[in-house]
Amino acid sequence: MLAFGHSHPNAMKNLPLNPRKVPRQARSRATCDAILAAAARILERQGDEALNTNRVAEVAGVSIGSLYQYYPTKEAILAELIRAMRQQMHDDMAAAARVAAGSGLEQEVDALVAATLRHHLRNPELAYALEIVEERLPLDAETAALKQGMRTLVVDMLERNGITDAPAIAFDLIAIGHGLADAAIAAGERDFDGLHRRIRRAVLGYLGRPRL
Amino acid sequence: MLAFGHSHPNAMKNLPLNPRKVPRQARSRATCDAILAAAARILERQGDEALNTNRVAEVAGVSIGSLYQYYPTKEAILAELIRAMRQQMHDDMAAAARVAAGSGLEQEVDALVAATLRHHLRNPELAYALEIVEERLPLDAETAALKQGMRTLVVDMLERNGITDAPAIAFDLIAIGHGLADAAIAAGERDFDGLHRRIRRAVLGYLGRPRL
DNA sequence: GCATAATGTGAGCGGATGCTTGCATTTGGC
DNA sequence: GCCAAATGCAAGCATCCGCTCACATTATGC
Repeated sequence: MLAFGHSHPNAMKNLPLNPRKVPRQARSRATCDAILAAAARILERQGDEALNTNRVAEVAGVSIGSLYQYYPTKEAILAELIRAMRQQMHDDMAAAARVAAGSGLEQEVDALVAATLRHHLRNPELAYALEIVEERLPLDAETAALKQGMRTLVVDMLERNGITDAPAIAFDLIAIGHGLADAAIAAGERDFDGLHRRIRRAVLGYLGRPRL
Repeated sequence: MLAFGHSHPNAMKNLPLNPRKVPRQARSRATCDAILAAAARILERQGDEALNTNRVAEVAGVSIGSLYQYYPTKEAILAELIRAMRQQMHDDMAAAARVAAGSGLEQEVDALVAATLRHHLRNPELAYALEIVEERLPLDAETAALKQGMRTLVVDMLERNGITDAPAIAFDLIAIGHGLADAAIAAGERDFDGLHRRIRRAVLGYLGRPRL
Protein backbone atom coordinates (compact mmCIF):
# COMPACT_ATOMS: atom_id res chain seq x y z
CA MET A 1 0.00 0.00 0.00
CA LEU A 2 1.20 3.48 -0.77
CA ALA A 3 1.86 5.94 2.02
CA PHE A 4 -0.05 9.11 1.37
CA GLY A 5 2.00 12.19 2.12
CA HIS A 6 -0.83 14.62 2.76
CA SER A 7 0.51 17.17 0.36
CA HIS A 8 -2.66 19.26 0.20
CA PRO A 9 -5.19 17.76 -2.18
CA ASN A 10 -5.65 21.31 -3.42
CA ALA A 11 -2.68 22.76 -5.24
CA MET A 12 -3.58 20.84 -8.38
CA LYS A 13 -6.07 20.87 -11.25
CA ASN A 14 -5.55 24.12 -13.11
CA LEU A 15 -8.71 24.42 -15.16
CA PRO A 16 -11.59 23.53 -12.82
CA LEU A 17 -9.57 24.42 -9.75
CA ASN A 18 -11.99 25.37 -7.02
CA PRO A 19 -10.21 25.58 -3.68
CA ARG A 20 -11.34 22.92 -1.25
CA LYS A 21 -10.91 22.50 2.43
CA VAL A 22 -7.64 21.26 3.89
CA PRO A 23 -8.14 18.61 6.60
CA ARG A 24 -7.42 19.99 10.09
CA GLN A 25 -8.74 17.33 12.45
CA ALA A 26 -7.61 13.71 12.62
CA ARG A 27 -11.13 12.67 11.60
CA SER A 28 -10.90 14.36 8.22
CA ARG A 29 -7.40 13.11 7.59
CA ALA A 30 -8.76 9.60 8.06
CA THR A 31 -11.50 10.42 5.56
CA CYS A 32 -8.96 11.54 2.97
CA ASP A 33 -6.89 8.42 3.48
CA ALA A 34 -9.95 6.19 3.23
CA ILE A 35 -10.83 7.86 -0.07
CA LEU A 36 -7.35 7.36 -1.51
CA ALA A 37 -7.17 3.79 -0.28
CA ALA A 38 -10.58 3.01 -1.78
CA ALA A 39 -9.58 4.49 -5.10
CA ALA A 40 -6.38 2.43 -5.10
CA ARG A 41 -8.32 -0.71 -4.25
CA ILE A 42 -10.76 -0.19 -7.11
CA LEU A 43 -7.97 0.54 -9.58
CA GLU A 44 -6.08 -2.52 -8.45
CA ARG A 45 -8.99 -4.95 -8.59
CA GLN A 46 -11.19 -3.63 -11.36
CA GLY A 47 -9.13 -1.16 -13.36
CA ASP A 48 -9.70 2.46 -14.13
CA GLU A 49 -12.88 1.99 -16.16
CA ALA A 50 -14.66 0.86 -12.99
CA LEU A 51 -13.55 3.86 -10.97
CA ASN A 52 -16.11 6.61 -10.38
CA THR A 53 -16.61 9.01 -7.53
CA ASN A 54 -19.80 7.42 -6.21
CA ARG A 55 -18.12 4.03 -6.01
CA VAL A 56 -15.00 5.45 -4.40
CA ALA A 57 -17.11 7.07 -1.71
CA GLU A 58 -19.06 3.88 -1.16
CA VAL A 59 -15.96 1.67 -0.88
CA ALA A 60 -14.32 4.23 1.40
CA GLY A 61 -17.37 4.13 3.65
CA VAL A 62 -17.74 7.86 3.24
CA SER A 63 -20.49 9.98 1.74
CA ILE A 64 -20.08 11.47 -1.70
CA GLY A 65 -20.38 14.92 -0.17
CA SER A 66 -17.38 14.33 2.08
CA LEU A 67 -15.34 13.20 -0.87
CA TYR A 68 -16.00 16.45 -2.71
CA GLN A 69 -15.07 18.48 0.34
CA TYR A 70 -11.46 17.43 -0.10
CA TYR A 71 -11.08 16.51 -3.74
CA PRO A 72 -12.48 19.00 -6.24
CA THR A 73 -12.70 16.44 -9.03
CA LYS A 74 -12.28 12.77 -9.72
CA GLU A 75 -8.99 13.58 -11.45
CA ALA A 76 -7.65 15.18 -8.27
CA ILE A 77 -7.95 11.82 -6.51
CA LEU A 78 -6.13 10.04 -9.29
CA ALA A 79 -3.46 12.75 -9.44
CA GLU A 80 -2.83 12.34 -5.74
CA LEU A 81 -2.39 8.57 -6.10
CA ILE A 82 -0.04 9.06 -9.03
CA ARG A 83 1.98 11.65 -7.16
CA ALA A 84 2.41 9.30 -4.18
CA MET A 85 3.50 6.48 -6.48
CA ARG A 86 6.02 8.64 -8.31
CA GLN A 87 7.38 9.99 -5.06
CA GLN A 88 8.04 6.51 -3.75
CA MET A 89 9.58 5.38 -7.02
CA HIS A 90 11.78 8.46 -7.23
CA ASP A 91 13.06 8.07 -3.68
CA ASP A 92 13.75 4.40 -4.25
CA MET A 93 15.71 5.11 -7.42
CA ALA A 94 17.65 7.94 -5.80
CA ALA A 95 18.69 5.69 -2.93
CA ALA A 96 19.71 2.91 -5.32
CA ALA A 97 21.72 5.36 -7.46
CA ARG A 98 23.48 6.72 -4.39
CA VAL A 99 24.46 3.29 -3.13
CA ALA A 100 25.64 2.05 -6.52
CA ALA A 101 27.46 5.23 -7.60
CA GLY A 102 31.00 4.49 -8.70
CA SER A 103 30.58 0.73 -8.93
CA GLY A 104 30.74 0.74 -12.71
CA LEU A 105 28.18 0.96 -15.49
CA GLU A 106 26.86 -2.58 -15.28
CA GLN A 107 26.30 -2.41 -11.53
CA GLU A 108 24.71 1.01 -11.70
CA VAL A 109 22.35 0.00 -14.48
CA ASP A 110 21.40 -3.03 -12.46
CA ALA A 111 20.67 -0.96 -9.39
CA LEU A 112 18.35 1.43 -11.22
CA VAL A 113 16.54 -1.30 -13.12
CA ALA A 114 16.05 -3.23 -9.90
CA ALA A 115 14.57 -0.17 -8.21
CA THR A 116 12.00 0.36 -10.95
CA LEU A 117 11.07 -3.32 -11.01
CA ARG A 118 10.72 -3.40 -7.23
CA HIS A 119 8.15 -0.71 -7.69
CA HIS A 120 6.06 -2.91 -9.98
CA LEU A 121 6.62 -5.94 -7.80
CA ARG A 122 4.92 -4.38 -4.78
CA ASN A 123 1.56 -4.18 -6.46
CA PRO A 124 1.68 -4.98 -10.17
CA GLU A 125 -2.01 -4.34 -10.83
CA LEU A 126 -2.11 -0.96 -9.14
CA ALA A 127 1.16 0.19 -10.68
CA TYR A 128 -0.04 -0.82 -14.12
CA ALA A 129 -3.43 0.84 -13.73
CA LEU A 130 -1.87 4.06 -12.46
CA GLU A 131 0.50 4.26 -15.39
CA ILE A 132 -2.36 3.88 -17.81
CA VAL A 133 -4.30 6.61 -16.05
CA GLU A 134 -1.24 8.85 -15.97
CA GLU A 135 -0.95 8.77 -19.74
CA ARG A 136 -4.26 10.43 -20.31
CA LEU A 137 -4.12 12.90 -17.43
CA PRO A 138 -2.38 16.28 -17.54
CA LEU A 139 0.49 15.92 -15.07
CA ASP A 140 0.47 18.30 -12.14
CA ALA A 141 3.70 20.21 -11.62
CA GLU A 142 4.88 18.10 -8.71
CA THR A 143 4.51 14.81 -10.57
CA ALA A 144 6.24 16.26 -13.61
CA ALA A 145 9.13 17.33 -11.39
CA LEU A 146 9.40 13.82 -9.95
CA LYS A 147 9.52 12.28 -13.40
CA GLN A 148 12.15 14.79 -14.45
CA GLY A 149 14.11 13.90 -11.33
CA MET A 150 14.09 10.21 -12.23
CA ARG A 151 15.26 11.05 -15.72
CA THR A 152 18.09 13.11 -14.24
CA LEU A 153 19.18 10.16 -12.10
CA VAL A 154 19.69 8.16 -15.29
CA VAL A 155 21.48 11.03 -17.03
CA ASP A 156 23.84 11.47 -14.09
CA MET A 157 24.53 7.76 -13.97
CA LEU A 158 25.45 7.75 -17.66
CA GLU A 159 27.69 10.78 -17.31
CA ARG A 160 29.47 9.30 -14.30
CA ASN A 161 30.41 6.45 -16.62
CA GLY A 162 31.73 8.65 -19.39
CA ILE A 163 28.85 8.33 -21.81
CA THR A 164 28.36 11.31 -24.09
CA ASP A 165 25.02 12.69 -25.24
CA ALA A 166 23.58 11.36 -22.00
CA PRO A 167 20.17 13.10 -22.10
CA ALA A 168 19.21 11.59 -25.46
CA ILE A 169 20.59 8.19 -24.47
CA ALA A 170 18.68 8.31 -21.19
CA PHE A 171 15.48 9.07 -23.05
CA ASP A 172 15.94 5.98 -25.19
CA LEU A 173 16.99 3.70 -22.35
CA ILE A 174 13.94 4.67 -20.33
CA ALA A 175 11.74 4.07 -23.36
CA ILE A 176 13.32 0.66 -23.92
CA GLY A 177 12.88 -0.35 -20.30
CA HIS A 178 9.31 0.87 -20.31
CA GLY A 179 8.57 -1.03 -23.50
CA LEU A 180 9.91 -4.30 -22.18
CA ALA A 181 8.28 -3.98 -18.78
CA ASP A 182 4.90 -2.99 -20.22
CA ALA A 183 4.88 -5.84 -22.71
CA ALA A 184 5.88 -8.40 -20.11
CA ILE A 185 3.36 -7.24 -17.55
CA ALA A 186 0.58 -6.92 -20.09
CA ALA A 187 1.35 -10.49 -21.18
CA GLY A 188 0.89 -11.62 -17.58
CA GLU A 189 4.53 -12.37 -16.85
CA ARG A 190 5.44 -12.31 -13.17
CA ASP A 191 9.04 -13.50 -13.46
CA PHE A 192 10.75 -10.27 -12.52
CA ASP A 193 14.22 -11.81 -12.48
CA GLY A 194 13.93 -12.87 -16.09
CA LEU A 195 12.57 -9.46 -16.98
CA HIS A 196 15.46 -7.82 -15.18
CA ARG A 197 17.98 -9.80 -17.24
CA ARG A 198 16.28 -8.91 -20.49
CA ILE A 199 16.16 -5.21 -19.67
CA ARG A 200 19.85 -5.32 -18.73
CA ARG A 201 20.65 -7.02 -22.01
CA ALA A 202 18.69 -4.39 -23.96
CA VAL A 203 20.20 -1.44 -22.10
CA LEU A 204 23.80 -2.62 -22.28
CA GLY A 205 23.26 -3.67 -25.89
CA TYR A 206 22.04 -0.19 -26.77
CA LEU A 207 25.12 1.23 -25.06
CA GLY A 208 27.31 -1.05 -27.18
CA ARG A 209 28.83 -2.91 -24.26
CA PRO A 210 30.18 -6.38 -24.96
CA ARG A 211 27.77 -9.06 -23.84
CA LEU A 212 28.27 -10.57 -20.41
CA MET B 1 -6.50 7.58 -45.24
CA LEU B 2 -7.15 3.93 -44.70
CA ALA B 3 -8.85 1.86 -47.34
CA PHE B 4 -11.80 0.06 -45.82
CA GLY B 5 -12.02 -3.49 -47.00
CA HIS B 6 -15.74 -4.06 -46.41
CA SER B 7 -15.20 -7.17 -44.43
CA HIS B 8 -18.69 -7.35 -43.02
CA PRO B 9 -19.11 -5.08 -40.02
CA ASN B 10 -20.88 -8.02 -38.46
CA ALA B 11 -18.65 -10.99 -37.70
CA MET B 12 -17.30 -9.26 -34.59
CA LYS B 13 -18.31 -8.40 -31.03
CA ASN B 14 -18.93 -11.66 -29.29
CA LEU B 15 -20.91 -10.62 -26.24
CA PRO B 16 -23.50 -8.12 -27.44
CA LEU B 17 -23.48 -9.54 -30.94
CA ASN B 18 -26.79 -8.71 -32.55
CA PRO B 19 -26.67 -9.40 -36.27
CA ARG B 20 -26.97 -6.28 -38.34
CA LYS B 21 -27.66 -5.69 -41.95
CA VAL B 22 -24.93 -6.12 -44.54
CA PRO B 23 -24.87 -3.32 -47.12
CA ARG B 24 -26.19 -4.44 -50.52
CA GLN B 25 -26.65 -1.23 -52.45
CA ALA B 26 -23.96 1.33 -53.29
CA ARG B 27 -25.84 3.85 -51.17
CA SER B 28 -25.40 1.91 -47.97
CA ARG B 29 -21.77 1.11 -48.71
CA ALA B 30 -21.19 4.86 -48.93
CA THR B 31 -22.91 5.24 -45.57
CA CYS B 32 -20.61 2.69 -43.97
CA ASP B 33 -17.55 4.37 -45.43
CA ALA B 34 -18.71 7.78 -44.28
CA ILE B 35 -19.14 6.41 -40.76
CA LEU B 36 -15.66 4.88 -40.68
CA ALA B 37 -14.10 8.01 -42.19
CA ALA B 38 -15.85 10.22 -39.67
CA ALA B 39 -14.70 8.05 -36.78
CA ALA B 40 -11.13 8.17 -38.07
CA ARG B 41 -11.32 11.95 -38.44
CA ILE B 42 -12.51 12.41 -34.88
CA LEU B 43 -9.87 10.07 -33.49
CA GLU B 44 -7.18 11.84 -35.48
CA ARG B 45 -8.15 15.37 -34.51
CA GLN B 46 -9.62 15.07 -31.05
CA GLY B 47 -8.60 11.68 -29.70
CA ASP B 48 -10.68 8.78 -28.49
CA GLU B 49 -12.23 10.59 -25.53
CA ALA B 50 -14.12 12.81 -27.95
CA LEU B 51 -15.50 9.92 -29.96
CA ASN B 52 -19.11 8.95 -29.40
CA THR B 53 -21.72 7.50 -31.69
CA ASN B 54 -23.83 10.63 -31.89
CA ARG B 55 -20.85 12.69 -32.96
CA VAL B 56 -19.69 10.09 -35.47
CA ALA B 57 -23.11 10.09 -37.10
CA GLU B 58 -23.19 13.88 -37.17
CA VAL B 59 -19.70 14.22 -38.71
CA ALA B 60 -20.53 11.47 -41.20
CA GLY B 61 -23.66 13.36 -42.23
CA VAL B 62 -25.74 10.32 -41.41
CA SER B 63 -28.48 9.74 -38.87
CA ILE B 64 -27.75 7.87 -35.68
CA GLY B 65 -30.28 5.25 -36.74
CA SER B 66 -28.38 4.51 -39.92
CA LEU B 67 -25.18 4.09 -38.01
CA TYR B 68 -26.75 1.43 -35.81
CA GLN B 69 -28.11 -0.41 -38.83
CA TYR B 70 -24.57 -1.41 -39.77
CA TYR B 71 -22.55 -1.27 -36.58
CA PRO B 72 -24.08 -2.98 -33.56
CA THR B 73 -21.97 -1.02 -31.08
CA LYS B 74 -19.54 1.81 -30.86
CA GLU B 75 -16.77 -0.73 -30.35
CA ALA B 76 -17.62 -2.42 -33.64
CA ILE B 77 -16.72 0.80 -35.45
CA LEU B 78 -13.42 1.07 -33.63
CA ALA B 79 -12.67 -2.62 -34.19
CA GLU B 80 -13.23 -2.15 -37.91
CA LEU B 81 -10.81 0.77 -38.03
CA ILE B 82 -8.23 -1.19 -36.09
CA ARG B 83 -8.64 -4.21 -38.32
CA ALA B 84 -8.08 -2.10 -41.44
CA MET B 85 -4.98 -0.53 -39.91
CA ARG B 86 -3.50 -3.86 -38.89
CA GLN B 87 -4.25 -5.36 -42.28
CA GLN B 88 -2.38 -2.59 -44.05
CA MET B 89 0.53 -2.79 -41.62
CA HIS B 90 0.73 -6.56 -41.91
CA ASP B 91 0.73 -6.51 -45.70
CA ASP B 92 3.37 -3.81 -45.73
CA MET B 93 5.61 -5.77 -43.39
CA ALA B 94 5.10 -9.00 -45.30
CA ALA B 95 6.11 -7.33 -48.55
CA ALA B 96 9.17 -5.78 -46.92
CA ALA B 97 10.19 -9.11 -45.40
CA ARG B 98 9.81 -10.85 -48.74
CA VAL B 99 11.94 -8.31 -50.59
CA ALA B 100 14.67 -8.23 -47.93
CA ALA B 101 14.79 -11.99 -47.25
CA GLY B 102 18.32 -13.32 -47.52
CA SER B 103 20.02 -9.93 -47.51
CA GLY B 104 21.43 -10.42 -44.03
CA LEU B 105 20.28 -9.57 -40.53
CA GLU B 106 21.00 -5.85 -40.61
CA GLN B 107 19.18 -5.34 -43.90
CA GLU B 108 16.22 -7.42 -42.88
CA VAL B 109 15.85 -5.63 -39.55
CA ASP B 110 15.99 -2.35 -41.41
CA ALA B 111 13.30 -3.40 -43.82
CA LEU B 112 10.87 -4.44 -41.09
CA VAL B 113 11.52 -1.37 -38.95
CA ALA B 114 11.04 0.86 -41.97
CA ALA B 115 7.72 -0.80 -42.74
CA THR B 116 6.35 -0.20 -39.25
CA LEU B 117 7.56 3.40 -39.20
CA ARG B 118 6.05 4.06 -42.62
CA HIS B 119 2.78 3.05 -41.05
CA HIS B 120 3.07 5.74 -38.38
CA LEU B 121 4.32 8.27 -40.88
CA ARG B 122 1.14 8.18 -42.95
CA ASN B 123 -1.02 9.54 -40.17
CA PRO B 124 0.77 9.75 -36.83
CA GLU B 125 -2.21 11.04 -34.87
CA LEU B 126 -4.64 8.41 -36.10
CA ALA B 127 -2.14 5.58 -35.71
CA TYR B 128 -1.38 6.65 -32.18
CA ALA B 129 -5.03 7.03 -31.21
CA LEU B 130 -5.91 3.64 -32.66
CA GLU B 131 -3.16 1.89 -30.74
CA ILE B 132 -4.38 3.42 -27.51
CA VAL B 133 -7.92 2.28 -28.24
CA GLU B 134 -6.69 -1.17 -29.21
CA GLU B 135 -5.14 -1.69 -25.80
CA ARG B 136 -8.41 -1.49 -23.95
CA LEU B 137 -10.56 -3.32 -26.48
CA PRO B 138 -10.91 -7.10 -26.71
CA LEU B 139 -9.32 -7.98 -30.05
CA ASP B 140 -11.55 -9.67 -32.57
CA ALA B 141 -10.19 -12.89 -34.00
CA GLU B 142 -9.16 -11.37 -37.32
CA THR B 143 -7.11 -8.60 -35.73
CA ALA B 144 -5.49 -11.05 -33.33
CA ALA B 145 -4.50 -13.19 -36.32
CA LEU B 146 -2.97 -10.18 -38.06
CA LYS B 147 -0.92 -9.32 -35.01
CA GLN B 148 0.18 -12.92 -34.70
CA GLY B 149 1.13 -12.84 -38.37
CA MET B 150 3.34 -9.79 -37.85
CA ARG B 151 4.99 -11.48 -34.91
CA THR B 152 5.64 -14.52 -37.08
CA LEU B 153 7.30 -12.36 -39.72
CA VAL B 154 9.81 -11.26 -37.11
CA VAL B 155 10.33 -14.81 -35.82
CA ASP B 156 10.94 -16.09 -39.34
CA MET B 157 13.38 -13.29 -40.04
CA LEU B 158 15.36 -14.15 -36.91
CA GLU B 159 15.41 -17.86 -37.71
CA ARG B 160 16.54 -17.19 -41.29
CA ASN B 161 19.55 -15.51 -39.71
CA GLY B 162 20.40 -18.34 -37.37
CA ILE B 163 19.13 -16.83 -34.16
CA THR B 164 17.98 -19.34 -31.55
CA ASP B 165 15.03 -18.91 -29.19
CA ALA B 166 13.49 -16.73 -31.87
CA PRO B 167 9.97 -16.43 -30.42
CA ALA B 168 11.15 -14.99 -27.10
CA ILE B 169 13.65 -12.73 -28.83
CA ALA B 170 10.98 -11.50 -31.23
CA PHE B 171 8.71 -10.68 -28.29
CA ASP B 172 11.41 -8.51 -26.76
CA LEU B 173 12.44 -6.83 -30.00
CA ILE B 174 8.86 -5.86 -30.73
CA ALA B 175 8.49 -4.52 -27.20
CA ILE B 176 11.68 -2.49 -27.58
CA GLY B 177 10.63 -1.03 -30.90
CA HIS B 178 7.20 -0.23 -29.51
CA GLY B 179 8.70 1.46 -26.48
CA LEU B 180 11.00 3.67 -28.51
CA ALA B 181 8.37 4.58 -31.09
CA ASP B 182 5.72 5.34 -28.47
CA ALA B 183 8.03 7.53 -26.43
CA ALA B 184 9.26 9.44 -29.46
CA ILE B 185 5.80 10.02 -30.86
CA ALA B 186 4.34 10.94 -27.48
CA ALA B 187 7.16 13.46 -27.09
CA GLY B 188 6.15 15.03 -30.39
CA GLU B 189 9.11 13.84 -32.42
CA ARG B 190 8.54 13.71 -36.15
CA ASP B 191 12.08 12.82 -37.26
CA PHE B 192 11.44 9.30 -38.39
CA ASP B 193 14.93 8.82 -39.80
CA GLY B 194 16.50 9.48 -36.43
CA LEU B 195 13.97 7.21 -34.78
CA HIS B 196 14.75 4.50 -37.30
CA ARG B 197 18.46 4.66 -36.46
CA ARG B 198 17.79 4.45 -32.74
CA ILE B 199 15.51 1.44 -33.10
CA ARG B 200 18.11 -0.28 -35.26
CA ARG B 201 20.75 0.41 -32.63
CA ALA B 202 18.53 -1.00 -29.90
CA VAL B 203 17.54 -4.10 -31.85
CA LEU B 204 21.03 -4.97 -33.04
CA GLY B 205 22.39 -4.17 -29.60
CA TYR B 206 19.94 -6.59 -28.00
CA LEU B 207 21.02 -9.22 -30.52
CA GLY B 208 24.64 -8.64 -29.52
CA ARG B 209 25.80 -7.57 -32.95
CA PRO B 210 28.92 -5.42 -33.09
CA ARG B 211 28.09 -1.75 -33.54
CA LEU B 212 28.07 -0.39 -37.08
C1' DG C 1 -46.17 1.62 -62.42
C1' DC C 2 -46.35 -1.07 -58.47
C1' DA C 3 -45.01 -3.93 -54.59
C1' DT C 4 -41.49 -5.08 -51.76
C1' DA C 5 -37.14 -4.83 -49.86
C1' DA C 6 -33.49 -1.83 -48.62
C1' DT C 7 -32.14 2.20 -46.62
C1' DG C 8 -32.54 6.59 -43.99
C1' DT C 9 -34.38 9.45 -40.09
C1' DG C 10 -34.25 11.64 -35.40
C1' DA C 11 -36.90 12.11 -31.16
C1' DG C 12 -36.12 10.37 -27.14
C1' DC C 13 -35.53 6.44 -23.52
C1' DG C 14 -32.74 4.57 -19.90
C1' DG C 15 -28.96 4.47 -17.32
C1' DA C 16 -24.57 6.03 -15.73
C1' DT C 17 -21.90 9.50 -13.45
C1' DG C 18 -19.77 13.93 -11.99
C1' DC C 19 -20.95 17.06 -8.78
C1' DT C 20 -24.06 20.55 -5.71
C1' DT C 21 -26.62 21.80 -2.03
C1' DG C 22 -29.07 22.06 2.24
C1' DC C 23 -28.97 20.20 6.34
C1' DA C 24 -27.24 17.13 10.38
C1' DT C 25 -23.57 15.84 13.45
C1' DT C 26 -19.12 16.19 15.80
C1' DT C 27 -15.17 18.61 17.61
C1' DG C 28 -12.45 21.89 20.15
C1' DG C 29 -11.73 26.21 22.55
C1' DC C 30 -13.58 28.93 26.21
C1' DG D 1 -21.93 23.39 28.92
C1' DC D 2 -22.01 26.39 24.84
C1' DC D 3 -21.14 27.94 20.38
C1' DA D 4 -18.79 28.42 16.15
C1' DA D 5 -16.12 25.97 13.03
C1' DA D 6 -15.18 21.70 11.04
C1' DT D 7 -16.80 17.69 9.27
C1' DG D 8 -20.25 14.41 7.49
C1' DC D 9 -24.35 13.13 4.96
C1' DA D 10 -27.19 11.63 0.80
C1' DA D 11 -30.96 13.03 -2.19
C1' DG D 12 -31.01 14.39 -6.42
C1' DC D 13 -29.76 17.72 -10.39
C1' DA D 14 -27.71 18.10 -14.88
C1' DT D 15 -25.56 16.13 -18.45
C1' DC D 16 -23.78 12.87 -21.41
C1' DC D 17 -24.14 8.96 -24.27
C1' DG D 18 -25.24 4.36 -26.06
C1' DC D 19 -28.86 2.74 -28.37
C1' DT D 20 -34.12 1.72 -29.99
C1' DC D 21 -38.15 2.31 -32.45
C1' DA D 22 -41.80 3.82 -35.29
C1' DC D 23 -41.99 5.84 -39.34
C1' DA D 24 -40.44 8.11 -44.00
C1' DT D 25 -37.93 7.74 -48.23
C1' DT D 26 -35.56 5.45 -52.04
C1' DA D 27 -34.17 1.68 -54.95
C1' DT D 28 -35.06 -2.80 -57.38
C1' DG D 29 -37.41 -6.52 -59.83
C1' DC D 30 -41.19 -7.53 -62.52
